Amino acid sequence: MKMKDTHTHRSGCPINLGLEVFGDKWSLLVVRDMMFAGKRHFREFLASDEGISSNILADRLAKLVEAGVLTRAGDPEHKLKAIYSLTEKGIELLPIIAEISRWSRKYEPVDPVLARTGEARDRMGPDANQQQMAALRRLHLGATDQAPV
Amino acid sequence: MKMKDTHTHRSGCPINLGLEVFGDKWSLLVVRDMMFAGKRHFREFLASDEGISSNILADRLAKLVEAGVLTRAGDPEHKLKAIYSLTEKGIELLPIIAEISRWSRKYEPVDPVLARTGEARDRMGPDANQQQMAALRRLHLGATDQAPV
DNA sequence: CGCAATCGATTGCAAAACACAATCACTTGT
DNA sequence: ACAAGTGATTGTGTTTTGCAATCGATTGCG
Repeated sequence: MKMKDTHTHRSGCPINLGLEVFGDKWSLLVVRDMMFAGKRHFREFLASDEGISSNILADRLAKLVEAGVLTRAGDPEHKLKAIYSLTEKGIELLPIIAEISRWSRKYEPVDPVLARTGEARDRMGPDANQQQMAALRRLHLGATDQAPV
Repeated sequence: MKMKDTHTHRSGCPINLGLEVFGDKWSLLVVRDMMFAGKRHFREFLASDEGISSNILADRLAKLVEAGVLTRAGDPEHKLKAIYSLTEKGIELLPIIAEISRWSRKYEPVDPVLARTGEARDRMGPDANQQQMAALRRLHLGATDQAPV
């Protein structure tokens, strides 16, 4: 049995604290798959293009749940199915992901097909993020914290 | 002797390609130190709060140079001193870093003193990033692509 | 000159994280 | 009963990281 010693941080710098949560090659890809591909189940994440292995995926899901970015719930219909949902904290990673997308589309050899999501967001203007986050809230949190338009 | 096989990407997804450049616990901290602490020399990066070790730092600097985020130049006065500068590609990481800062300040136990830089940027409004990036261009690139105010 | 201090790294070694394939216990569908 | 599907775990090598010591070259200073 291992005791989790209460998370001692390398520093209190905001950049550093963010990197301690998602500063690796896989965590944000899981969040991306939830946001843009609608994935909710282990096997779906496992099938992503980048080819994450199952032990790494299990580790990342657990860490993201512990960090409060995701929640894990059992599907009431299928006792073995775990459903992962974004929390508000996770949904608010979208602006970061959107900026990474913008940067890569400018400077890296992105696949034109995969770039379309980001391009569409750019064309939508400044409140694209808020609209997309609102949609994610409806899907992952429940619909109750929206003001009527 | 190991051969570096020409960078085959895990996927052409913009998020993934960004993470392949700076998706680790240290790369963005180096960029942060250049942007907000004015650091330009190996020994300065080495003295950051988070305590990077010298071999990791050397590796990250080399990778960031290879990725086109930084440039390395010899100080003409001191033959042993290397001066690292941000490229335009590196300067345009600022919106990503700013969003990470905003997210961590909302959700993580940041040091209030270290949070001030980000809070000030938030108070400046929507063109804070562009202003800060313009200042970085003057410092790192040369002054020639600025329109007069 | 002599020589310690400083420069950007490199080396050696142990520990941790990762990649990959096989497998697990359990549930579901038939 | 039993094959297929569920979210993982285990085992085994490889790679990356962390840490301390050290390197060769240059600089500062007497």
